[in-house]
Amino acid sequence: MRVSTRGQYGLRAMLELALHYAEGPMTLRRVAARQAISESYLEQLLGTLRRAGLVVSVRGVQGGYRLARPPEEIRVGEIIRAVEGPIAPTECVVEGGEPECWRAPHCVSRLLWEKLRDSMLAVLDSTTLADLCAEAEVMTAGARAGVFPHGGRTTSEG
Amino acid sequence: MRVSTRGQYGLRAMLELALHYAEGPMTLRRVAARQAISESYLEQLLGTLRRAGLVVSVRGVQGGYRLARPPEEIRVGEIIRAVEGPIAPTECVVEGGEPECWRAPHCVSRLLWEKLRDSMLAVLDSTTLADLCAEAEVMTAGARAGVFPHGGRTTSEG
DNA sequence: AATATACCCGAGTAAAAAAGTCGGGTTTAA
DNA sequence: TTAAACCCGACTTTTTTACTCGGGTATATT
Repeated sequence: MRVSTRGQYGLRAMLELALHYAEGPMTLRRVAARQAISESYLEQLLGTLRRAGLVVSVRGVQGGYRLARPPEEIRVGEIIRAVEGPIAPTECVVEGGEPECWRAPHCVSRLLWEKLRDSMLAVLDSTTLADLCAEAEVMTAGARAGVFPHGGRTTSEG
Repeated sequence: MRVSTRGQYGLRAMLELALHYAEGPMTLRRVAARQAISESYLEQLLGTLRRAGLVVSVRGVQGGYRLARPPEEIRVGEIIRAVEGPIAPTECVVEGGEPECWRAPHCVSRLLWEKLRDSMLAVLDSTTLADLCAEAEVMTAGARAGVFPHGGRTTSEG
């Protein structure tokens, strides 16, 4: 029950673009380097994300990628769906899925998978890139103040 | 982000055993037939579940499998863990997992995966086989005297 | 004791998915 | 004109999944 590297890399790349949203387009090369992802593989993913309408690309010399919308308006769920397909623990509970198996009407497990799916969606579709940026902000603020990221304190006096 | 057939079959098999918990051990053959699972594949799974302490087996002529504990005391999460390993959307957030990657301290995505994991655990570890049996009861009550695909009966209740 | 039933188990295999690579093409600022 | 970047489909390798198989062991019954 793992999210693939496509999902993980996709999120990291989008997050990287979100953190530099104010600046112009960011090159594939730079994103790949900062996130330690193979360039050729990331190129695939960014292509997918572009076709899904989540990023826009600028070709040519000063080109690169940027988010198609501000970070507040991009949900993690969208990213995952773009690179991994529908979010569902089983085939039989894909959102808007018609192809119920013959046992669906009396299938108790299916109810469980639905609940699981919904709890996953609750997290993924309620979190935006801006939310994650804010958390990154807190982390780096803590690090700047000499507090290790998993420590409780966010700021320090003086 | 799918649960494998091991997880799905494992749950269905355990649910089958739960529904017949009162009666003696149930044969592999019968479970496989009622849940439409290949016998040899199910045998593997039940072996795993036995080694995990979730079912006990009785060998020989009148043998079969039964739950190691009453349905109230078996959580779905235990079953999934037994047949699929730790429940976590990424390697970096496995419960009790030490091997954090080098980027863990400043990794924002990781926080998200933790939240996702926790929401999954909330569902899987709060649901017992007894809960599912109760839901099955409600379902069959609605369809009482109705048609069952396998002509199955739920309990030995008169 | 023989037998049939039923669990036990490791090894093996085929198919699918995941992960990542490659080479050649197009756009565009300088 | 050139070099920086994106574009894209096809290809390969690796890993995981989903099974199958064949022979072994325990045991109730006859």
